[in-house]
Amino acid sequence: MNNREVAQIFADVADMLSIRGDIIHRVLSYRRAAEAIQELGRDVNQVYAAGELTDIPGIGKTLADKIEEMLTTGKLAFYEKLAEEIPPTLVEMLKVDGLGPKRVKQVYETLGIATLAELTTAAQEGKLRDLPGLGAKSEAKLVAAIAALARHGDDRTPIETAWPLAYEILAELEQLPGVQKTAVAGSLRRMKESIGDVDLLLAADDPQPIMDYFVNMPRVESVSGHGPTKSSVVLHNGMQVDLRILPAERWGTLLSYFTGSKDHNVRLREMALKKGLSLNEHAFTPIDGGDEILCASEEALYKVFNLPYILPTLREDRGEIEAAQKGQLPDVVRLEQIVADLHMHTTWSDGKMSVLQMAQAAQARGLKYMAITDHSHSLGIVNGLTPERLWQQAEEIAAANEVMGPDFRILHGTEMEIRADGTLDFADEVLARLDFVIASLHVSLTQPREQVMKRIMSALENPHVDMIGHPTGRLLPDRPGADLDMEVVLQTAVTTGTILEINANPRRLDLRDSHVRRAMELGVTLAINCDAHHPDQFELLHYGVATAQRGWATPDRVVNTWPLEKLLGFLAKRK
DNA sequence: TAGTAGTGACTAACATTTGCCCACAAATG
Repeated sequence: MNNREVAQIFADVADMLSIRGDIIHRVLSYRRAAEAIQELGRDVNQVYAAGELTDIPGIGKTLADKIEEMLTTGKLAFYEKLAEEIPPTLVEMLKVDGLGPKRVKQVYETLGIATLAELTTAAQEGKLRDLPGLGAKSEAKLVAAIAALARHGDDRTPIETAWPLAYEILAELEQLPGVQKTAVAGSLRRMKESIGDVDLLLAADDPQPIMDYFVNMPRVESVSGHGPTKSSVVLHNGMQVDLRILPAERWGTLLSYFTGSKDHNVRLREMALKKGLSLNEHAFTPIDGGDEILCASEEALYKVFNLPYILPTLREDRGEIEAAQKGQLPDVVRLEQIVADLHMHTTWSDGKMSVLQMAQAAQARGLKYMAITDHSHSLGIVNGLTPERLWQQAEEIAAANEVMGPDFRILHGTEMEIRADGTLDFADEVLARLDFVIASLHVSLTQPREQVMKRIMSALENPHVDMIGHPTGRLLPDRPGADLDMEVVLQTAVTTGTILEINANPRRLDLRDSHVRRAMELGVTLAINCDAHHPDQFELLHYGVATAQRGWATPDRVVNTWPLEKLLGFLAKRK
């Protein structure tokens, strides 16, 4: 079993226990374990083999034993026993908006409904309205919610889709009279790779007309909540958007609350209680009475705890609070520190612009140097370059460098194919003449682990290969990427000194945040590149920087923040 | 159930808004 499968079992167990009505802490233990395994950044089989399961936060002896059982037998007796009492099919019913564990248990025990299909039939036949606590209105809502689930699924939206949409709506609301401040919050502000719903915040003294406007926007399909300070709508594309409005003097607590993560919030509120304060989105309130402490900024809120400001991209309760308390919060890489892009394409392969056009666009964005890295010849569909065309391209790059002058430098590179058989597309003599060599997987990504690992290892171990581009080859939301043993890839990259890319394209974000975090622990050198095929795509850089931040990457380890001389020295030394 | 205390026990996950039924479940970070 892999990480995803183990995590899925634990997540199902957590849901089944919550339906059964077990104490919350037991449920949370399984839910946290599911999350921990999912986000591990290492293969759980390896961690087990190394005897280090209980080193994972939230995994104690009991859960370690259960993981061992799953990995060695492929089954979990506890799960099967639980399933006799709580059918696992009940779990899918929790996905229906408006149905929680109590109601699921109720309809199962009173009507024997155990599947989503049975629930649908019962609701349509009007059998739910007579249950205590339910009525005709709830029943109708459930019918609609089931239909919505069938239409849109419960999938999270890729950040690529959610980001522009959120800022478009925000720009619209910004125009309304009385709006003093606006922000995108939630997982979008934390820059997670996928987004459950869009959270928008406004500061205004009179929220009602703004709320009314919001729920009546043409893009709204249905309204699921419409109160004086909080409303929720579902758009025609199935995306849920929440809006919260409070006065500006409460902006700091509001922004903090709505940015999350939930776990980060819980930690802050626990800490507040220990100081005798209750923290909510409105203010800090002394428990034994006394005046509220208002925070107009998040900085002010963290100051109450004597903590430095914590970036939204770090707020996942993955050690950032402890690090802040110790004064060891990592000074993570920031967008304005990026001075180079080392992965882009031109009309020589599948790019849309010339070498010079890309260079001028890069300089206009404040970059100091870049690498042109067109595809190599075995990727025929994108007009990949033969060695012969590569040397023709070298002349064009030399000419472009003349035009750009001394304040900007174009390196000549390649994004070389790692072929399906594990051989590389260019001979070492060719690679030796290039400034910067990327090796990437584009084909045969579904090969078995052993085979695809051989391929990537051959690239890692070639001293002419400077960087592995988008290492797993995944494409969000659907293509999972190659089945790499990331722990081995990361460790090998440390010993060979090979740079691993954080591809900033929001459909890739590859390495992903959890891989970056592990890469930082192990000492991997990283690069953040846009993989631009058009100058407009330099805009995507912020996605890559955010992913780096989520993995706690610091600028000393991100080559794009280095001056050109430092990078060239690094490349020369490792050869 | 994990973690921490210290070997069987105790604590841990906060605080709100909304809808709908008539007190509570669900949903939000």
